[in-house]
Amino acid sequence: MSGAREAGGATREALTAPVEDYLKAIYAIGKGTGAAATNEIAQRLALAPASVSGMVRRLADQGLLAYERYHGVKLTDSGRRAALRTLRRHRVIEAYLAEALGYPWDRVHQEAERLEHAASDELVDRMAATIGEPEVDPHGAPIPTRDGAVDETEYRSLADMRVGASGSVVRVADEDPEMLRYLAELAIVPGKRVTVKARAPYDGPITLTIGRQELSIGPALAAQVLVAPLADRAGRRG
Amino acid sequence: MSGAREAGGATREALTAPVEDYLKAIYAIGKGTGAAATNEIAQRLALAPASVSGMVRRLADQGLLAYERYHGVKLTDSGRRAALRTLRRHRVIEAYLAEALGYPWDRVHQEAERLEHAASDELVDRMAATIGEPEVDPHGAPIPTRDGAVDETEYRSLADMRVGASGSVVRVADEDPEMLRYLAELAIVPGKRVTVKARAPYDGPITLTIGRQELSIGPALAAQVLVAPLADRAGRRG
DNA sequence: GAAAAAAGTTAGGCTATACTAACTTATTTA
DNA sequence: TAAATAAGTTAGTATAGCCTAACTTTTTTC
Repeated sequence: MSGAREAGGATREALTAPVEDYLKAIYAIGKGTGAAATNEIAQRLALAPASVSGMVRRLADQGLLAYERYHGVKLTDSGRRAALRTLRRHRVIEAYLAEALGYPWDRVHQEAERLEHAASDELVDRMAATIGEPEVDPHGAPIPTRDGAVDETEYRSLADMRVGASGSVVRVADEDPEMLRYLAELAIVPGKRVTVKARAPYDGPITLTIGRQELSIGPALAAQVLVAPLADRAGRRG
Repeated sequence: MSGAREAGGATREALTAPVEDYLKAIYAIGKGTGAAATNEIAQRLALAPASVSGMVRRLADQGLLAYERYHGVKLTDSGRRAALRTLRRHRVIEAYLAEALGYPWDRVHQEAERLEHAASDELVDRMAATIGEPEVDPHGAPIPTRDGAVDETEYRSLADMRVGASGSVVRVADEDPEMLRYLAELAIVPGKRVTVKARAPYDGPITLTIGRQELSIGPALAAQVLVAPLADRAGRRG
């Protein structure tokens, strides 16, 4: 009600790990402002849809979600703040593990997934300070600030780029260690410049140059790589 | 059943946080080999004795404890290994927080109390390596090795030292932040040399020199400070 | 060694989170 | 627009941990 830190509504009575996971999932699904469907939440958390129905109602009662039966949920302001707090923890921890402890990038996610629920805000802030207040985690995901601001730019994936388009890899999906190892092997990592050279039809491989390497990857993998467009000489709708 | 790492019995199916806490408590109470009473466990964990009865039975079923109704529990080998694993995590984390992140020594315990249940062995090993494989935590408690060896030397407390006895502070109790701040203020920290100068009767203050400071502390505080004896010119029974 | 006190246990509940099976609502398709 | 399908919900159950109240066993005290 006063002070800029915690606006009205639910404050921080230490959410449980499952609750934090729900909020993260709902945030990830609804990104900017969208709603999240029960089934989608269930799938992302590997739970039965019935379990989600139950939890979602409780979270709505706590003021973390807006919920309309049979029509999915949206985060309230308070829920969104909580989600971003957890996301900040997660990503700072990932960055810290990689930077300060030499953790390989394919395993920081798993470790952070557990630590994010146990680490205090103070610890996370100290970690961030120690490695120089990074703005992204090792996979290129933006780290929310202490007060819940986060870059929500939506990037195009490599699978959506037209032949001839160039860009800079900004981010890759972070959950699958094997995929991450493969991407690292191919040098497809944040910061690298890519140009799409060719695309085979019928979901065929995408050929691209990265650094001075030329290589082909399948569209499923390409979809996991987000790119900031650079020189694309051609209009583009939508 | 083969391999030197995990001998028979219960292996590491990831114990829950409460279970790890029980094992730690039972280890702390029974130190060398002793048994732990239900009420003692309950008090240490701030739980109702009835809750302990229930949990203790389950842990016995899992092979972590030897339990005789109405007669307390003892850790089995497997339970002891699990306790020491958690203790190693806890103390390495404390040491790391203090050393690498500048955490004040009065708060590392609280933070480690949560992180110990979430950190993987790999993370803990990396932390230990990063700060040079410390042998004690910031309060002087010995850190178990990866394979469960730990220094179980029992030290005398400052409250038990006779007038004229000298020693080296090896360890202080770690749970009470306020007390830790006070001890730090008095420079009563591991490594310091102390000599008991006088003891007032009837539980009165103990006067001692530490460094070139002379000061008096109450017996309750003195009991929290463990000392390795040095020059004590006098026999001592027990 | 019996009564009193202390310690420990069982019985019965509660909460959070999850599940399966059965049912309802919404959406898609023909 | 009605039938088929997909999505979502409710009902009933399970498990881990915890609690209080009532009871039992052990220990202490006179």
